[in-house]
Amino acid sequence: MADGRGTSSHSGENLLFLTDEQLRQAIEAMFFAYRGFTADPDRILVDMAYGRAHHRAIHFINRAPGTTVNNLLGLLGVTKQSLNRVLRTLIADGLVQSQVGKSDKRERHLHLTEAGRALEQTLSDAQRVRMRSAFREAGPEAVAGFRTVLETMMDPEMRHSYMRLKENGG
Amino acid sequence: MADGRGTSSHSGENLLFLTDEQLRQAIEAMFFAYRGFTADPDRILVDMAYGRAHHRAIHFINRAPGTTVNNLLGLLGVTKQSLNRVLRTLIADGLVQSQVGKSDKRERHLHLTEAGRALEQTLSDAQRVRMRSAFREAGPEAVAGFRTVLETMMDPEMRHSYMRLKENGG
DNA sequence: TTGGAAAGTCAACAACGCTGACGTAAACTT
DNA sequence: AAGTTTACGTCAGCGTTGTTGACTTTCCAA
Repeated sequence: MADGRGTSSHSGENLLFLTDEQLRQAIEAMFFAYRGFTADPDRILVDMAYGRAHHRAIHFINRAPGTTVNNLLGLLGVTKQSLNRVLRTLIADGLVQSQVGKSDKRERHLHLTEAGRALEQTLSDAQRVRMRSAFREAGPEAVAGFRTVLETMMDPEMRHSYMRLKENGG
Repeated sequence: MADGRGTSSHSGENLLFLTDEQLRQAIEAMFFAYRGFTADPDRILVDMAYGRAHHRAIHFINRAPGTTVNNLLGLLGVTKQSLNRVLRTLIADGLVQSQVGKSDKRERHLHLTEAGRALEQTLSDAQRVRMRSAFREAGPEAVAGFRTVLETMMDPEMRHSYMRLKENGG
């Protein structure tokens, strides 16, 4: 594992892309790219009283309208106290609407208001601009590879959530 | 931009991979994958008094031994006060060594100690395990695409830093 | 009817970003 | 030689976002 090679010896395939050095570079690429990935929405959010956590909540409520708090908790991977702080401000500011469940009145179903949808548009438009130009520059084959690797990198539960959202959205 | 298509009309190429929905899925993939990406080192760090910021500092000091504080600042993209808080504990704990510059005595050159290198190994081994299995599963072509997209996604300055590190490491 | 899940709240805390201000030493620039 | 800039460290204070722990209310289900 610390031998400078990704694996010992294999059935003749070229596994040079699995060397520690290659993996190290990929780790750095993830780090730098993620910085770029979040930079654009972050710039918008600083002006308002919001942060990245608000963006994430808004994103997933838009993506899965009517989702419950518990479900959102699973998607975001944070504690309910942490999410609650964010949701409270979003509801108070009229960006998110929380309605008691019909069949199960313990649950709260979350929806974006008109204003919430507007902010979501602004944020995701900003984020997509970078993505789109990167995708266009890299080309369809690179993009396919990109997504394949990201998907295999996720924890199984995250992959499951991701796939469900994917089916929903088309 | 909110028309459900990535672009309006083009010279006959298939640009379906640039639709808003495709980009939205990619954004979610980045989010979920990055969670996985940081999960393993994070688990190790909680036991010690360290966090992700310590990991990043250790990573880049290992990667660019003898780097100055200023240079590290640029790589990490944080303020010197933020970095200093992290460096102070790492130096106090004997993981990082800071030596006054020879030619320019204002500079501090940073190196990992034996203990620092040991921790770096532990952390990056943990992180590479996931990367390696994802890479192996996805295959070389997917990995190449993955890296291409990440690189085009970076801010130009970050890409520059990334490339310089790449040349250094081989 | 009682146990427990779901949701919300309060309090306290930690990691890690930020700004602003200040100090020191070394290195440049004029 | 004097003045300015650069590199670094540090203090103080603040904001976002994560955490635990404890506690209440609501309400479904056994």
